[in-house]
Amino acid sequence: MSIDSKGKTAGESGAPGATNFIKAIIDEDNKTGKYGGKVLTRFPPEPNGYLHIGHAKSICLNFGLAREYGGLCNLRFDDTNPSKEEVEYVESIMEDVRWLGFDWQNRLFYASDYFGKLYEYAIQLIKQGVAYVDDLTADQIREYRGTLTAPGKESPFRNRSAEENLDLFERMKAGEFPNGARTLRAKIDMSSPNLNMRDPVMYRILHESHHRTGDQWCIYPMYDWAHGQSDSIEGVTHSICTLEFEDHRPLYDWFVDQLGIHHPQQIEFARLNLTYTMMSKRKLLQLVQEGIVSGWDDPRMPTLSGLRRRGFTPESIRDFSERIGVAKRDSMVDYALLEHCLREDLNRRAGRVMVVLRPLKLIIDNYPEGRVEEVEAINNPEDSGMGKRTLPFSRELYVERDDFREVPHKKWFRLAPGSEVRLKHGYIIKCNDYKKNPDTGEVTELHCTYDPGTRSGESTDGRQGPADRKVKGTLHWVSAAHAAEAEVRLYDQLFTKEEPDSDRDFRVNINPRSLEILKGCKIEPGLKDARPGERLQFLRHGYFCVDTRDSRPGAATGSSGPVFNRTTSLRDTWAKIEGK
RNA sequence: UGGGGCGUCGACAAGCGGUAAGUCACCAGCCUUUGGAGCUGGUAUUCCCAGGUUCGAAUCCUGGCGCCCCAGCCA
Repeated sequence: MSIDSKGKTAGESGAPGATNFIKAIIDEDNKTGKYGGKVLTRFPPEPNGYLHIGHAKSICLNFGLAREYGGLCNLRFDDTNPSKEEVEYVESIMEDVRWLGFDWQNRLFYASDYFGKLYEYAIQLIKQGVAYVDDLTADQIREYRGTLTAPGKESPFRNRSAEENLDLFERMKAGEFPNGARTLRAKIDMSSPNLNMRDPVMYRILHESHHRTGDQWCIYPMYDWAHGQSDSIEGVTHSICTLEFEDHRPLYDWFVDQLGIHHPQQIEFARLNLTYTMMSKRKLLQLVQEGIVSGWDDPRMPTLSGLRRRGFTPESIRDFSERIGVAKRDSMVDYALLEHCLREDLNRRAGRVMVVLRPLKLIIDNYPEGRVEEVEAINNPEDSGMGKRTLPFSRELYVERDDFREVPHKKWFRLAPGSEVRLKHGYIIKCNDYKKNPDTGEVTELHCTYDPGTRSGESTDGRQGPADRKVKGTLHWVSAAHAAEAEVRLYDQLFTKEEPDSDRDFRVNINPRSLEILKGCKIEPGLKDARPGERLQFLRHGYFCVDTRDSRPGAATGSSGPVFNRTTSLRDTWAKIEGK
């Protein structure tokens, strides 16, 4: 069933329980016994780049379907093009799939595992008279293919004898010919309205070493020739791919039918598009190569490694995949939905902590000098099991610079001359005075008095006491003498436009403020030892995680300390009010 | 002027001839020692358009219109 705790959508109503068209197809197949009730899917990435959130949809779909129907899902690398593929990518892909929470157990495969079998199959088709070696150049093949509206014409080499084809094909494999000299093609129909059926190329000559098979081969199968047969060899029942392969299905079917082997069913669905996000692997590579981002795992990247470093949880991504559904129509999902799934998950699991991003000194004039109190702070109001911690409270504190206004808005209920606020977990204070730098006009210091009877949690006997006095605003703070410092990286959308890729050059849509680096942020004392990867909520700010690459927890003062990445901000109702 | 798909709220998405689910976003209110979270309510008289069939159509038929994909020895 659903992998998260709230998989309430899966098959809860109606007899077959289908909630998307693919499940409906599987239900029907199970009913008719098409595959004997078996469900075997596969996730078939090409190792030529890092996985992104769009792949996550496919991974969740394929592994999720297998799980739901008591079937299995294979991981198979579609490594048929040695000129683009690298081991770095296969390793990152495995790490990402595992991180997302899926397990292919002992079913890790590569299309290259089947190069030998595919070669035998090709010989079979040559013998059947439905495949031939063609001497046409790439340009000629293109010319002969015809156009969308005009039929193609047959290659002069199309009717070679099986013997001659066998001989030539054998010599192609033996390396007798240079790259591009010949191809093996399927003999189908040069006048088919479906261009994929106009004698598609099955093998091309590529004198290049492959990341797994080395120099064993110099002919490599094309996608169409490799994919369906690989599915068939593995016994895949439902071969799920994206919409652009719809036109390839007749060819997929043709190959397995000609071969007379197990016939998986190809099903196409719409790939994910997300607002403010670019999903093209090629362009993502460009961002990395041009140094626009710091790497594939830059926290602004939509790659799984980027999202992971940004602080996303695999649970939230799975939940998102579940909620967006699966259909055939092109769509554009609001980034806000992904963010919602993230916040919902983080809200219940991230420990609360107080961090002042842009510090402003606050002095409580009537608080005894040198005195330090320990106040108790709950770690997560959503989960009392997460316990409590104590925080030092003293006369001099830091509060957020943005929490003070010299001239407040009518609905402002934070600090301003004469206003009263509660210091979270501490006392109610009143702002009496403030100091400014006469030259710059910058506020440098706030002077307040506190009400000693209002300490948080003081009136636990159930009766209303002074500690229960209500004020409208509650602020986070950190004791000046006890605070540690940290670097905080505020990330925002990488692009300013919902469809960054809709312009000729996506670079014009890059958000110049996608990253703001804050140094000298004041963190509560316990935070200097935060573990890399740890996720926290900075009270009133948002969700942050300790950077796994640059953070130096517990580092001595003076050197680089902890580094936090903002995963996402909290919903900011005040910003809306102020904006009106 | 070829072929393959797709058109239901701002965004996703159910619906499969019986009279428009749900989610996000948005709006309003309640609650709150995070202007967070939570809670309550509101938001498509209508399903791309036009005809037709039917007691009844988002669902069936016909004809339009719009959008996406396909002419790599990429996947």
